[in-house]
Amino acid sequence: METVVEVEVNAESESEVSKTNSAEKSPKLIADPVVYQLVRVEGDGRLVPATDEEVYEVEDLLDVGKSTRNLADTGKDVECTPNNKCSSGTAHLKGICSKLQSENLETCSNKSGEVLDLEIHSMKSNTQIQEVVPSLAPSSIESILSESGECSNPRVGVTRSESLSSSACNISKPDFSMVKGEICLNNLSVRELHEIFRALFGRVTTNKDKQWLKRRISMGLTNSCDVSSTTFVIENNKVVKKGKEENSNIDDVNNTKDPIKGASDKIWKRSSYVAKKEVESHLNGSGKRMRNANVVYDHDKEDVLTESRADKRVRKPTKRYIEEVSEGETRETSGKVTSKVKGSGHCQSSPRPIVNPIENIRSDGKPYVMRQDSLGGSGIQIPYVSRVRRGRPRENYMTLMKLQPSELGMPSRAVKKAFEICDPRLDSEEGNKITKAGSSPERFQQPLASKPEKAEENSERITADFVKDDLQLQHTDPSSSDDGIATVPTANGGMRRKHHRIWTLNEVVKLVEGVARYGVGRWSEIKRVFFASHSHRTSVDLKDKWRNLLRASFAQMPLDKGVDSSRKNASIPIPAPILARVRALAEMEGQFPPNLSGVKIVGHSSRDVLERRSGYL
DNA sequence: CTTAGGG
DNA sequence: CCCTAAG
Repeated sequence: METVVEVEVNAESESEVSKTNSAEKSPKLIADPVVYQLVRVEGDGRLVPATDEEVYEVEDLLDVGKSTRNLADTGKDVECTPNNKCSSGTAHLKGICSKLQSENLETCSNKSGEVLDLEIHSMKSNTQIQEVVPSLAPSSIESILSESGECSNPRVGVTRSESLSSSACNISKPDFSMVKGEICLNNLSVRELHEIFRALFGRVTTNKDKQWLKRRISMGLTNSCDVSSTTFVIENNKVVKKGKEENSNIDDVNNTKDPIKGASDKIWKRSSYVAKKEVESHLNGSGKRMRNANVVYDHDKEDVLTESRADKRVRKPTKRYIEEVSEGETRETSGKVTSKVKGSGHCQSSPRPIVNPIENIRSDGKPYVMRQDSLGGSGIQIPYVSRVRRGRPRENYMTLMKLQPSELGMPSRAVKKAFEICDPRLDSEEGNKITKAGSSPERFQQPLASKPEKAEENSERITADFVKDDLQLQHTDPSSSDDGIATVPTANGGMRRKHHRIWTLNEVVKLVEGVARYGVGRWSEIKRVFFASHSHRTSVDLKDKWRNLLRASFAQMPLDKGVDSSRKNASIPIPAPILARVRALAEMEGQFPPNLSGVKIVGHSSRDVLERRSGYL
């Protein structure tokens, strides 16, 4: 049984920490002696601080409570009664510290019937919260708490960073940065606030309560509870946002969620309407909150588009995506400014990277850096990782083996050699045709190869003794002399990794035969049998090569099949017979060239093929 | 781990 | 060739 109660918290700790942070920021707070903290009573009797969400919820409950009373008058759509709200909401909430200022409570009770049930909705379950507002400070806080078990001692989880500790057990500090926001928005008249409100939410409010307005605006603008670093004013019917960089602890925690903050110096010179759209995009882009919102839209095209865009299915980010973005962030310095196309509206011109990594704490206590990303329009939290190679080192280990031939390398070599010799047929067949340049890295290793050049010579010498198997033209290419991680300059100036091993004719033939024997798709089988000697050439490689062969063979078909292999332009001349065979096999397998010339081929060249296939069909 | 596809 | 998503 859990109950949400209100507890008065000693103001000392409050002011104490406030001092440690930046006193200049929240003078008002310090002055305020009474602070309320919303907590939940666990079954065992201990007090667990409430989550931010919970706090909001309660606020909204107050709203609702009000509005239910006024329901008939206001006609607002109130979905839940305070009661069920209460029970369902708190049941899901875990222990997250939060604090609610007394004045906020007061404010709440003054609220009119306007309810943004979007917040309420997004609070329905804890997991949902994670999804919707993943990087919001509370999540990390939650971890801390769950680690320390209870929050009665605010110092427990505090060893972390100041920011975390401060916001973790807000006994110390109000991350309800409303304080700031109030200061910033304080100068505004109710009328101005109304203007902003309307621009933000697309509806007018009759609420005269400044506090409430400011709160709503702040939250709407920042899409978080943090307004600490921004000031919003209205000039000539435009929403102008001023901001200043702050390195406050609060910012460190909360900014991540703030899509607008970065736009510090950016001034929207468009009409407030546009500004509104912009903001709505933010809201939309940052999660599902918009879905259930009672916000009144101008239902014009733009809105529809925005909405539908937000409804796009969200895909889990791929590792590559994560890596690439992470990688890019490091370089990203000068931010781009607001671009609607960016959808999520990550408009930041702050010196900080686009996504600020925030520290998260896992239950085991290890910190981990997450960053907020707007993928597919929803705020998704993505681990902040650096681009490092995963999986096995690929060819690199070959190099190692090369240096330690006596142990592992040699034996395997021997085996491999034996294998190759077993099948001299193909090898010799083509081995003579193509320039032989030994030096196949994995083939012959020498003990402690001195220099690449020398190594190459040596291996070449050794190669002479053996055979003639997979030959590489790379003799001319110095960079390929050693291991597989060499790079070659490309035309466009970039460097391409060169563990590219050109497919020898031998290999191609093997592949074709393999396909002939086992059929398309049995790549691993083929590899096992026909490419046992080739340590490289994974089944995937085979598959890819087959794909290429297929393409090549069918591409060449319409022209002429009898033409000799060597086509001038072709970088890797593949004998026509082989191509023909590839074609035949492909047809047998019912394979067609991916896209091109489906018509052509069927047209004339392969009438028999059609018949044959029909037989299969 | 293997296969199928996209990049 | 690289990377992934599905079996």
